[in-house]
Amino acid sequence: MTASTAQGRDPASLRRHNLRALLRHLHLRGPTSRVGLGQVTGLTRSAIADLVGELTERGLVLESGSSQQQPGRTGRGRPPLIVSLRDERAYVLAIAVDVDTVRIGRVGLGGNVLEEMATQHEHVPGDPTPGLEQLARLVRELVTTTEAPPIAVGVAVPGLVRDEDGVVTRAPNLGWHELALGQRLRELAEITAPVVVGNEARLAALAEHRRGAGRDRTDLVYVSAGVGVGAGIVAHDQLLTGNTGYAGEIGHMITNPGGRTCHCGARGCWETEIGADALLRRIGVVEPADRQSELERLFERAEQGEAEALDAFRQLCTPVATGLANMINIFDPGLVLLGGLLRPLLRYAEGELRYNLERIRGLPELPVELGSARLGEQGHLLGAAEAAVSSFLASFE
Amino acid sequence: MTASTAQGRDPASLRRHNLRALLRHLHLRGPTSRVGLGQVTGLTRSAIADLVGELTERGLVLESGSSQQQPGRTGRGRPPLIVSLRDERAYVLAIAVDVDTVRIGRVGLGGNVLEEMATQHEHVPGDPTPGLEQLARLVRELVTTTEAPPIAVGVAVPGLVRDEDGVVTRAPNLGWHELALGQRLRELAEITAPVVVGNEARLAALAEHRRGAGRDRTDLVYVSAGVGVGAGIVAHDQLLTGNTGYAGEIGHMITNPGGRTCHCGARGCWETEIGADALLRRIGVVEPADRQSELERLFERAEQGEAEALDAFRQLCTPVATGLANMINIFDPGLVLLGGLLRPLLRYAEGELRYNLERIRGLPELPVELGSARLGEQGHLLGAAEAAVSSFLASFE
DNA sequence: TATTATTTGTAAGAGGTAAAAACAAAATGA
DNA sequence: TCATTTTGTTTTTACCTCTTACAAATAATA
Repeated sequence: MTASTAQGRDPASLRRHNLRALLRHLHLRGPTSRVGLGQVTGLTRSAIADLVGELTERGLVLESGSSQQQPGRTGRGRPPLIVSLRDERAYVLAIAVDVDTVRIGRVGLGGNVLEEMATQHEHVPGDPTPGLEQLARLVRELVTTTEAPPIAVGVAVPGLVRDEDGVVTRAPNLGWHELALGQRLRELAEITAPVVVGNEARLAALAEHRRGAGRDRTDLVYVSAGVGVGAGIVAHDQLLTGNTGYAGEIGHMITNPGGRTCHCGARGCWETEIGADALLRRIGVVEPADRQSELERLFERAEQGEAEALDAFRQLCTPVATGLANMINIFDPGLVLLGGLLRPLLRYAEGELRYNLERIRGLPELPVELGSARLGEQGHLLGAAEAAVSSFLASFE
Repeated sequence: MTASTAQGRDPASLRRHNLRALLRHLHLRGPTSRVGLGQVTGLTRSAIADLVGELTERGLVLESGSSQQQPGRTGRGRPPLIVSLRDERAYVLAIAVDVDTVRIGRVGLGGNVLEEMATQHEHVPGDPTPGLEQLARLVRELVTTTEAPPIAVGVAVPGLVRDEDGVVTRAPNLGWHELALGQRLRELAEITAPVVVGNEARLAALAEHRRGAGRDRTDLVYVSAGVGVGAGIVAHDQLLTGNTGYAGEIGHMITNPGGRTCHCGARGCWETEIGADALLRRIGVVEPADRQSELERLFERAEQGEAEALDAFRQLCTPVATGLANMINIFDPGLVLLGGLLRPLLRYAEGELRYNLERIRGLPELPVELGSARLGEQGHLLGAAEAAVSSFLASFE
């Protein structure tokens, strides 16, 4: 039925499975003693020794010998060998594309950001080629100085990404349409590694789940507001993709049928209720010429405690709470993380938001925590890295 | 990190995995030739022979020899042995509890309903004991005539069920509250098999996924309206449970903040907009004395083409479409199945509903099918059976 | 400082699982 | 009847991990 259950398992795939389990654990939990690996996987010391031996030979991991004493360690007995991932040899490239900036980073399999750059996005509306060529240049730049090519590449994009082939179906802010981003980047930058493309909100959710505020959670919802509203949902430790890959496109969830008409044609979409423009409307700014700077001014005013600015955030709490309550009722996520504009909103109107959420939500017995996304600006980049790592692990032989 | 990936896999668990894969395939796809099993699992004939041999010895499967020719078969070559599940020996009990009826059935591991009963629910509001004792009697009645005890028991309940311990947190229509239904039923009916309890809408979604309109789908959303509104979501071939088990409680999703006040305290919950009472209000019936018979009269009038009755359904289409559009945007399910009151709605106002849905949904590129749940009344029972089978397979050694 | 207890690493052999290969059986079609 | 095709069976082989026994490295203790 599912691919994983239907696949027959021979002894060789058993070993693959165990090797992957070790890599995954090292990736998520960091350096671990051999014994620790044994406890987690249920394998014996001899099996672990054999498996770690293979990973060492393949250059993926390092064992720091007992010679250098581990500092925090206590108790007697022979000190264990610590297994850790060799970030410098096994790393992914992560790219976060946005309207005016492009971030790119080298991220070790162990999760360390080894190198990071951010530059202006040379982006020509309607023509993706210049932007792609810039990306390819950046990739080559980062790769040439390293001893090994990346094991995978991940790209976060503000738009719809079709899961099945990684094509960017639509990215209105970039003017992209049906763009085979991954494939073209592979060609232009001459990469042999797989290139994974994903929606930025989905990837940010993934990053929060693995490295941010959602560690040790099996379920969470990440919601980020900007011009539009995006989300990523993690359920059963898995990022929800839906049938096409568009799961989480909650900007057009209708929370107020009597509200304003959205550009999509419907009335009362959540993003018309809580998006950047809705926030700016509250301080009297309609159709801003430079949205970004208007927002920054608003943040500054709020930071200085100016009543009108704080009021703008407070007024947004009801519609924000409405949508969040819906997500909570639908998913029972246990944890809701806020990103983008919702972070300052939580900062300046936390009480108001929590009050409204409690008032609205239908199921008081459903426990839920509300918090800020921890990774902030880096979420997209780290999410792209995580997606790349997942892709690598999935194809690891 | 997840239970399945973090567990180490020794050779024994490899075999368990393969045995389960065979059982699961037979359960979902029905009798299969050995060769067919090999193609699905990727195992060789010799391995299949060995595994099937073990299952045969354990009484779970039967091989129908080549002696009795298979009818539809063509082509030359030695005719294969067909492996099928022994329903009479390996069966589950499924129970669907509702306010005034209780259904109970014996369902073979292969999916055949071997025996089924429906009786009046001897249900005393506030006191679950008489109802439980009735259930226990029914269980014993069904079990005594069989050669073997059930391998698992599943119960579908109209209420909130906590996933972690199977306790019914709240079932307002039954007057239950924090009831350890599974545990008490095991004691009263003296069952040794595991008893799984689940919300009826979630289980109906599971049944549609495995045996109904959602076969061969990896993602679907099932929505059913009655007095309240419930849903079940299948994503990546898995039933979504959420953190507590309450995922899918969409009755209190707010789709119209300007709407009527719900009993939960909020305004414009979906169930106040599209529930049974909302439907009855459209034909002027407010606070019905006997809701069920009023509904049945409405269905009859609609079936005879009476304009007022049809209008009631048509008027409901906008709020129904609003909520469905939200679910579609959030999940990208590919398939939406309607149950309960939404089935007659689809019958009497299909055009209206589809038109509204197309008008509202924000992402036209997101493909989605809309249809009726196929299993209808039996959905809850079959869902309970499926949950029981899953539980059996999960613990199969 | 020597001893003991504890924990970890290593090596050899055993057991179990599935693959591969060779052979046997049961059907079709010429 | 005989070749062909497909499937089942048996034997051998290869692989993976476990078990067991032993060695190594440290802390606590005498």
